[in-house]
Amino acid sequence: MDTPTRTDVARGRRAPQARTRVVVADRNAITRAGIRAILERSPGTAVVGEAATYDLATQAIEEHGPDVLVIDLDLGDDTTRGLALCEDVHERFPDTHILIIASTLSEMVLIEALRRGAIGYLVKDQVTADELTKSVRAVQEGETAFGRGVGAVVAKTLGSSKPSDDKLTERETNVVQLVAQGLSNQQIAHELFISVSTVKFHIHNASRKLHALRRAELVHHATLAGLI
Amino acid sequence: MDTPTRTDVARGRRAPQARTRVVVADRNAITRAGIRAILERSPGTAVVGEAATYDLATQAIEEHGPDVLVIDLDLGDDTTRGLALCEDVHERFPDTHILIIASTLSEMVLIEALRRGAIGYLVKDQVTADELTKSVRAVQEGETAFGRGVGAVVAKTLGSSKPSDDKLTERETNVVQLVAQGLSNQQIAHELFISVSTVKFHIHNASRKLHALRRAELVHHATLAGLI
DNA sequence: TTTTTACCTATCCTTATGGACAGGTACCCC
DNA sequence: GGGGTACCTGTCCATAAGGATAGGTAAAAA
Repeated sequence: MDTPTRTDVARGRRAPQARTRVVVADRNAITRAGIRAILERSPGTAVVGEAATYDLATQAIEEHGPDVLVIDLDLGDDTTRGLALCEDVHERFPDTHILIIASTLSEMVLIEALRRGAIGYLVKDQVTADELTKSVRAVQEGETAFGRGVGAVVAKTLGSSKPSDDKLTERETNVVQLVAQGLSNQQIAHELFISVSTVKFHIHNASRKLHALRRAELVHHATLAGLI
Repeated sequence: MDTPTRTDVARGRRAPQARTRVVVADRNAITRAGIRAILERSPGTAVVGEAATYDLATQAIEEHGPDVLVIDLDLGDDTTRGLALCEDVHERFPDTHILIIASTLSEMVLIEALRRGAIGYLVKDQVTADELTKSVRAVQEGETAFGRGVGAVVAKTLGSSKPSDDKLTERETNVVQLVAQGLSNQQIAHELFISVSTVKFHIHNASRKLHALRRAELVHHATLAGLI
């Protein structure tokens, strides 16, 4: 029957039957169902697509051209892909506003996501149903929406004029992962076929980027930031 | 009006209008809504109560005497309270079957929870709507329900006849927290007004309990176990 | 009262870690 | 071709960490 093209969908966006069309991307089926249940309490809001992976998310956005994309950037092994997706969506679908719904408040992810076009950031464990509804509404209108504690981080970072924390390189991430597993520098060197000096070098750089003074702190920060 | 006693509620449990009565306890409003939405797709299943804290959970159970308690044991700062709650519910409401829905697969929490009366354990990020529905049904019938990967851990631990991991003492937890912040043994000693030897002693014991060989691994395990 | 538990301290010794240098290659972009 | 980035390697040296051992106290439980 009618197979609407992307443009048709985009034009039909503000049709009376659904003023707000949302796509939800989260690897967790329960969370997706929860967001859908909460948002659809508001008449005029419809969750038109769900996705559990980056590929499915891209597909759903292309198919539905939603007003709002509610997304957890931790859909896969690689957080970078989530940020890339933000950028991509922001460029290709400028009318789709992005609301991040994260497990933790990671300054790096937050700042990077905002730079790539997201305009809202909520922390799962702290958000109420009401806040979620309001945030989606705000974001749909192009306004920002930050959960509790998030605003302060944004202000701090913007105030300090420091663009953001450095990201770890692939190799650094590998090394940090092994550090977290309790391997010694020697074991890591053996594992990655590099010298102990190189291992130290990567740990040193990763520590600087994550503001850690020793490996225990490094692991803690990396774990909280979802790098592991 | 009719203020049904607990016994009344328990007796009315298999009334035709709702064969399965569920209480959901999770600190996360989205997750609660999601579990409710998924479970209530099954006719005959009703979520009769929601709770975001241990106190509210206890209250909801006392009030509704549900068939199934679906609970994330991480409702507060103290994971021990969740385990205590399991034990308490299991003793006081033997007909209420407990299904754990955890963020991560923690062997310690899993085993301890099973020992205290829980009969199901699912991992949030890996569960599908269908599995959740089936698990609740199984648990309601008094059968066990384990998510992907969980069964293997259960088998392994039961096979090794090792009762379970030790819990960290208060002091050990303090020390590990400071370790995670990147403090050296000396700094920790100064912070806690104890000697460096004592700090090492506690770290040594905590490492043994958490099966960590070095402090980086210790921090990682402790972070994942929610001790920090 | 005896035992257990949590807690605290110490010494000796080996190995690991981290800082400061001082270099190298390969690749991509302007 | 120059500059940037990621990556790799080495040495020297001070300090931190961790294992093995061997004690101690105070309070709660058996």
